[in-house]
Amino acid sequence: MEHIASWEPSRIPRVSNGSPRATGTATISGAAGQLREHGLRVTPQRRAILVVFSGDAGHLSADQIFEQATGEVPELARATVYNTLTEFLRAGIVRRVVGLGAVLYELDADAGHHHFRCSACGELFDVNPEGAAALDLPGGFEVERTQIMFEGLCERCSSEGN
Amino acid sequence: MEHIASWEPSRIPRVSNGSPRATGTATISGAAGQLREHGLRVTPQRRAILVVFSGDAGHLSADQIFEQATGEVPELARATVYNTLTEFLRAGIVRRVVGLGAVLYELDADAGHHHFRCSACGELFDVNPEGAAALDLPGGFEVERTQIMFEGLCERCSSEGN
DNA sequence: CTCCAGTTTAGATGAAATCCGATCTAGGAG
DNA sequence: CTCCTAGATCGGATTTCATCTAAACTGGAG
Repeated sequence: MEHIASWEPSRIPRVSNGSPRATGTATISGAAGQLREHGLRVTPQRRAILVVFSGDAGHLSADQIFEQATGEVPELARATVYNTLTEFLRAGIVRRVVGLGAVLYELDADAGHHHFRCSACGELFDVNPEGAAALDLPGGFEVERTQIMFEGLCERCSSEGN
Repeated sequence: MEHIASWEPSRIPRVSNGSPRATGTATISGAAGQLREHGLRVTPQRRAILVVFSGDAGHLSADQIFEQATGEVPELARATVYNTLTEFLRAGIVRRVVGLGAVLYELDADAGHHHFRCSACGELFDVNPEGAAALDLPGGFEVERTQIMFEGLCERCSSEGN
């Protein structure tokens, strides 16, 4: 059976479309301040995870983050990665990108752009946000489907003050 | 630890916003023709699965489809549900809606609208497609994030003729 | 320095999805 | 109608992603 999208973490290359990534400023030391700014306790694990994002990585799965952060903090547990990512999410440091397969994370500073997923190989590319009409996709990319996902609080939850 | 979104299949209510669902026309007998139109072999399992969508269900998880279709075809295997949904996807009968938790499926005829996910309870609602600017969301819904996902073939895959 | 709320850990647990070989069957050919 | 085979299904194991739990640890306020 043919895979519509594979489950393996798979390398997630980025398409270089004009806007070079504002190279992450988070050094090991800078990460501490960044954490404190967001009211988060500073721990070696959190710094290591935050620093992983400062590379030119783009979107990362929890597993990729775990693998890379383990280089800094060998005893790191997977649960800690998930806990930390949830904290970062709450603090607005990262945002989630859901698709098929594993959930991906990227710096919230990188937000504003949209995503293109290849229906054949499953890879995820960034798309220039300059208006949904002018997709600014490199030639050769063929859009088959477009889906807009809004996220926030529904009527019931917002009235319950969640 | 608080759940950002639960994993349970969860009831997926639909927001009634003006456009009443074009009630599915697939009866058990009509389903056969619909399958043939798409070049798919007609089997009891496929008919049962297709009929599940003709209810007023909206988005359904593979598990919900399995549960409901089992009423018609008790020996139905989960793998068959996944295989069939993949075939339906390829044939353009259904489309996928990815979010957190299980992947959901809906009739492709219902396509064109977008989705709103509640970040507190995880429920998924339909959003009127009349322009992304005029969301046509019922009062009380608070949009925190917007993400547009394009899907299709990337440069490499489209040149390889996938 | 001391203390404790908040963090982290290892391993168990759970859910979604897929794989695989054996078996069955829809529907075209004869 | 019957036969035949490509394609569909079965069922149960497996894989992957994510979360939970309880015990141990620690950042940083005081």
